[in-house]
Amino acid sequence: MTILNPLFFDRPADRVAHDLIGCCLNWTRSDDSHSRMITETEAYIGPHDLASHAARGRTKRTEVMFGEPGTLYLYFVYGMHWMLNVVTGPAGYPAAVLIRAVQDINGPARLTKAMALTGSLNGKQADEENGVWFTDDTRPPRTKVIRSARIGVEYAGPVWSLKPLRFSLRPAKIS
DNA sequence: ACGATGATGAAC
DNA sequence: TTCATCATCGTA
Repeated sequence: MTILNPLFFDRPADRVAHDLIGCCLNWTRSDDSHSRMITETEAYIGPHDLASHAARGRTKRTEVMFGEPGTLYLYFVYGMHWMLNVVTGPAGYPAAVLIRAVQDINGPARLTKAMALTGSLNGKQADEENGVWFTDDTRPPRTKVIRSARIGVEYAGPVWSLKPLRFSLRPAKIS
């Protein structure tokens, strides 16, 4: 098991989003370390992606999306929820992957709540020192990654809201 | 189906 | 400075 470094994230967001399924999200919270398999992600693939914050251009909020691959992008929505994203490459190109769910924690807002994450790590690298990092792992056998439309992005119009940029783990059938 | 709840960005 | 909108969730 190896720690995913910026090189892993220095690829198109949809490839990274796909490959993160089955990998582990790790975090430390008050001396306790946690590790859970990632089960659902979404790719926001560039400035032409009308569902991406980066479609509005470089603003104070989207600034970190233009940063180094492997940078954490945390933002606040709906007046109460934090979303956890990782910036993908290349540097200077605004794209990111939203971590929507890990094993036993479904939903991007519930995830950040469980991790006790807020905006303090926005713009920081995903590594052990910062307390949030990713590790390589392998998907359980008899499972596969399925693609579907992203959630909550209808404002982007039919073309972009329907693109299959949501990746999730389909569990093995219980026989 | 909808309200909570505040940051964001665009219009004025 | 106002305003609609929002990468959601819990309750109904």
